[in-house]
Amino acid sequence: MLSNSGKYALKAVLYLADKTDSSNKLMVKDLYQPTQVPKAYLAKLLQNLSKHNIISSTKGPKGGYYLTKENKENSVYRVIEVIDGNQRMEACVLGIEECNAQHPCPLHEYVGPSRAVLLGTLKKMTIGELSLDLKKGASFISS
Amino acid sequence: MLSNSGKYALKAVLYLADKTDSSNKLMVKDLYQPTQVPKAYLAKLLQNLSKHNIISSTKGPKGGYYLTKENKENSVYRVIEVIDGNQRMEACVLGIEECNAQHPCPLHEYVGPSRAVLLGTLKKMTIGELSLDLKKGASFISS
DNA sequence: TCCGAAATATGATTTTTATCATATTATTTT
DNA sequence: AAAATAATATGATAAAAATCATATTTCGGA
Ligand code: FES
Ligand code: FES
Repeated sequence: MLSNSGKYALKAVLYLADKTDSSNKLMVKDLYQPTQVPKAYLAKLLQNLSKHNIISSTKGPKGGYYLTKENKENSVYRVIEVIDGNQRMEACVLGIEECNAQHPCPLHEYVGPSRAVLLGTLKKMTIGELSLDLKKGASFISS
Repeated sequence: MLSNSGKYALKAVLYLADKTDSSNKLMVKDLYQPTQVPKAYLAKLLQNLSKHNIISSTKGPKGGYYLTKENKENSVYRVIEVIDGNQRMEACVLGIEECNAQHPCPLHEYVGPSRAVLLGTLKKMTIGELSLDLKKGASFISS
């Protein structure tokens, strides 16, 4: 459904949302084990997320990655969009160019509605909100 | 959402469902243009689908690919399963090992239900049923 | 001001997916 | 039986995704 990069990015962002803020940062070496993401690959992903203002960072000693209040207000979908692009989840299921009621593929009317609900959820829910369950211990990001 | 292979396979199978039966077959060269799939790649996909009894075939002159009544009773999901495997759509959205209510990732309870509806639809609907809209001209498989 | 810590930029390698090409086998027609 | 046709098997190449590695920049502390 999501690419590995997408899954990794979401896990990392949610973990950061749970554990960090402007005065509590985490470094790559603190993140790759709990999120189960290859260290060097995670580093690259975090750089990309940082560049797109999904997460925040400061260099040097006492530096690291963290999520500001504003970062936590990004939608879950925004993370996916930055990493996987918007076509992966939103384009026609069968890959035809025009995806609309006037020119539907055979699946359009059947998968369209439930997919819209799914995407609607991801677009409405913020990273901050979603991380609350994690804090409560009601959900997990590793096996 | 689906791999290119998955999209290609579904388009080809639906096209065959619309146009063929035991006495009306189509060859690769008749299929690659309407489905918009690279010819040699389509050939390989059809072989794979044939091996998995998703489609039927006969060699030699007057041969080609076609769908029997039984073939048309396969679910849409079955095609996806054969090509993309079942993990792509069914595994945990974040990729954690156990995906269940006892060990949920943060997204489990939010995307689970709508995803289940989506997959349920794909599993219930047969290729034959879905191809009817195509025959009516109510849906399309190419731009 | 200098040293070390950490992100950043960049690029190389590996693996997977997608694509292309060809030789072989089976079947129909002549 | 031979010839032509179409799927099948197999493998080669190309492109994309995932992974690994390293040099550079920025910042805090001694
Ligand atoms: S046309 Fe295929 S999903 Fe909309
Ligand atoms: S645990 Fe992630 S979707 Fe079920």
